[in-house]
Amino acid sequence: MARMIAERADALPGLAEVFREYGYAGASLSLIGTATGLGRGSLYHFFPGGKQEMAAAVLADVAAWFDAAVFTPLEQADDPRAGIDSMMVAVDRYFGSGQRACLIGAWGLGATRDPFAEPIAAYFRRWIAALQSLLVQAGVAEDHAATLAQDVVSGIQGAVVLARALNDPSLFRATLGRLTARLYTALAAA
Amino acid sequence: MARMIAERADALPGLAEVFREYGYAGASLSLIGTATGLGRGSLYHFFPGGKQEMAAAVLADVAAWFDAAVFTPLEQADDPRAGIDSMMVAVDRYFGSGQRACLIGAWGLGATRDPFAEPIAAYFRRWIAALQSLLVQAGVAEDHAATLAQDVVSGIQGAVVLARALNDPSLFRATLGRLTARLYTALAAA
DNA sequence: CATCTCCTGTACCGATCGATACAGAATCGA
DNA sequence: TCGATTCTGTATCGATCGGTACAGGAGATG
Repeated sequence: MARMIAERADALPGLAEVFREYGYAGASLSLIGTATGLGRGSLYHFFPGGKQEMAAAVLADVAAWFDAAVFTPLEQADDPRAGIDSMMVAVDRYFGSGQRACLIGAWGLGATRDPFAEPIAAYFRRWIAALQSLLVQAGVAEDHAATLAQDVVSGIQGAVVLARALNDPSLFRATLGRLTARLYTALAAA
Repeated sequence: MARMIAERADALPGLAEVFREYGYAGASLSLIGTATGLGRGSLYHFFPGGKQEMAAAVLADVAAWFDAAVFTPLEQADDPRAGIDSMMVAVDRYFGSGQRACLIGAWGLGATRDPFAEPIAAYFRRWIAALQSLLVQAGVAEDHAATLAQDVVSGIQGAVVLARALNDPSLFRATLGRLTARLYTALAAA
């Protein structure tokens, strides 16, 4: 028998894919095994806590990715416009132009939210705060920056829902473009 | 043994509640039985096609409710502003100010979409078309009305996601207010 | 080569899944 | 009042669920 996988982190992408597509309840260990290429033995070796631990690990992994690829760049952007652009590029890539659902958003909608309420809420709070921080640093008034940041994050989530339901990636990209324009307008007025 | 329920329609609210909260895969027949007060016998009598038929019936029921409470009033509104207001009131009520998920939106995000892709897409197409129709009738340019209607429906879906994730009904209502303002602005400019 | 730790496949557990079969009570039309 | 129909509870089906136990091979360490 082989040690065929280097680390438990290698299982996370497949895990995330299954959870995203089938939800927590629908992600059976058979599906997970197929998607990750791991048998029950390896799975429970890496995640002794079972499905719940797998789900928590995936949530943490997604949050870490956004932290590095979106939130931190937003907060540390020298040029506000460049920060916004890089966020939109990362978002479009991550969500596959609206063909891949937002795992965290989707879990927040149902009963799956309950065991993970705090990490889910923290993800969105962090996103909104990072965007608001960028706007405030660029001179936008605090309260306007807060509602605008909420609108943009909310708008992205809505675009994921709508683009997937209508199976229309161009709708997603067009919505991102309009949200970008709203952010630019606020910057220009500041 | 009793005939305790008048019609199969009486089972739909409970059915919808379970599907909304637990998703298609997570809605077990035990949960469904508890929520509807019906045993397996009655359930399969009313829905010979099993879970799939229950799900289809719920989707159709939700769509019918929106048709009567939202879409048709939008299309037939004498006063555009009144039509928009009534839509927002109905939406706020239906989604419990963002505490109840959108069953159709949520199903569109995952694998549950596949068997129901057409009704799901039709629901959103109809909503957008109804809103666009109201805007065009009020004098808004066709293309502007189209993107604005998309933005509003998408914005509502995003607000459901965000408000539920953050467990903040006021965020939902505030977002509805801002979307209403955007619609009013477009009307005023037309 | 020996040994020890880490990983993996397999078999298996009890529980629950969705679905079916069917007898019988409630209700309706006559 | 008396079938015929409509609904309902229960028992049961095979399949699959999430989770556990454990033997044993691969790789590192010496």
